[in-house]
Amino acid sequence: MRRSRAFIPTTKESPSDAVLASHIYLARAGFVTQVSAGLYNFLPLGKRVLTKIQNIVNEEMERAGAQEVDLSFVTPSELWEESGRLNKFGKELLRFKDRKNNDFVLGPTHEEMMVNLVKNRITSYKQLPINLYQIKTKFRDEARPRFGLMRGREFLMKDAYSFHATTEDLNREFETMEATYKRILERLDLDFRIVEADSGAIGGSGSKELMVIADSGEDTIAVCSKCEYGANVETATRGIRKDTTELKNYNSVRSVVKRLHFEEEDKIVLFFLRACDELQEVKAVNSLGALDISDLEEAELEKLGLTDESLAPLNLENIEYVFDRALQEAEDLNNIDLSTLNEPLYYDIYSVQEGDACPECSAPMTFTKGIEVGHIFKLGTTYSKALKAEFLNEKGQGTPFEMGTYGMGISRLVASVIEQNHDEKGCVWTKETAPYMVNIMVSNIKDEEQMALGEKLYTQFQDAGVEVVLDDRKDRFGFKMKDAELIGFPYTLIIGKELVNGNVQIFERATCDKEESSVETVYETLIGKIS
RNA sequence: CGGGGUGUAGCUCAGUAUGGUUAGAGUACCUGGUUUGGGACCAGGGGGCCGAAGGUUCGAGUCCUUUCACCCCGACCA
Repeated sequence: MRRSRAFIPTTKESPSDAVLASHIYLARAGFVTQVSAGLYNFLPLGKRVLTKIQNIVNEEMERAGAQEVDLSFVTPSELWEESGRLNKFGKELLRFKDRKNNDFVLGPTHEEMMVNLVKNRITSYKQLPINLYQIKTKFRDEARPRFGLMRGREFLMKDAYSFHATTEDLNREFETMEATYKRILERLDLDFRIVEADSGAIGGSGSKELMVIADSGEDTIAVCSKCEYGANVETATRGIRKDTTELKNYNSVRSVVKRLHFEEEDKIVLFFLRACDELQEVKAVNSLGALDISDLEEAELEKLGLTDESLAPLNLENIEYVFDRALQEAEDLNNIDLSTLNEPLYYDIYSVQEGDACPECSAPMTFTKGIEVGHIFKLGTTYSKALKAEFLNEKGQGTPFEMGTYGMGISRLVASVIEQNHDEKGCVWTKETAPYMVNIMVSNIKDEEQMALGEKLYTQFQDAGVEVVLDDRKDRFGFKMKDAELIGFPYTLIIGKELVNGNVQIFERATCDKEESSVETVYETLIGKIS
């Protein structure tokens, strides 16, 4: 591409609403522009990066035996009614009517559509397993879109759905997908962790998130300092505490009162934990299978006599009691006797704290922030049952599909790469994500020798299949360098004042080092660096 | 959805407390010239429904009412 012809509108100043590095630099360097809250245009550079990531995903999915499809973006509401998610999804689901007054939604995820596609087409266990995926624009009408591409309303996501005859086979595919995701993120050169996660409202059993490590991440994850263990704090567990004597309030109990919301009703619940622990709200919600959790009003607390900090009484009416599992084995709890209760409910409801022992190897765990770029989980038969999608097993019996689902945020990955790879000058693209690998910068285009060499090398690289830009603009050296640094080409070949001595320079973006090279050898040298 | 903030040139922002020439700067853009190793300089030029609607006034970017959009904190987020 000739820079003089390229549509790459770079700016010196960043848009006033950009906060994250990825948002600032992607906007300043002309990769994306904002259209409206959570909506972005991808310009030529941004589109190239998107395509690169898509290609990697496609290659790895193909390798894992998955097949690509492309389902319609606009989906009829009936399917969502059948699965019961029309109400569950709430306002995030954008609904509208067509001219014939039929109800439709814009797909925020495609479980319903994918099940519907397979239903009555895959009819025998002999046709299983199968893994279908697409890379497709999704729309979720987020209450508060933010962080540029990180939390947009419209975004590009790869979503895969696998169908199996048995849970054993689902487990096998789940592992294959985990390995596939690992390969993808490794190829993208990202620092990441695969962590245990909450399954959320979609339902299902096993669930893992792929977290790109970054301070700007919206999730907090607990990771082991020694082994591979990592988990979202929403679900993280810990090993046995050794130095309990050091823990303040280890042998006393505290209570936390919350309101749990269920589909039909609300319940007031008292949660009991060791006084040194905090309640983990997601675990609390899951303990009784609720939909949501909230605090009580002051007046309500007063009415129940739960205003002071002391332990709540154990005999209130119309209130559920849930105890943390750690209390089950507790011997001495400062004379509080829980054995008077009949059949107390014990669940894992504590929140892991920094420094707690890893459940796998007992080494201390640390907290870090992560960007959720992927989420894989085992759905089981939740959707196949709801949508009556069945196949015939060996005995000729109708059986709902065992399903798995595997999502990966493509546009979010673009932003993640920059969150991890940038400096105060701009973007630093990795080899697999760079929109162009080499930028040939002619310092002074009026210098015929410089320009001739630029043209020659440009053709040479193009012929070799290298993605190359020729900066042939009538601008000064400093301006063009700043521009190249902002965009983040991995290598800029500088043809300038050293040419009279037969030399050019190779500027490496990641290190900002300039390396002298002779005109004769520079092509070979650069080819060596990029391959 | 609760709390706060901002809408003026492509972009970043002055101007609004106290209404009054033709609405400004920087940057970007166009023309000519100079310059050519770190976002150059000189001269000239184009570009605005001052978010929208209504009102007060002789007169509104500025005051009043309504409304829309965007951003931040929180709630929410398969």
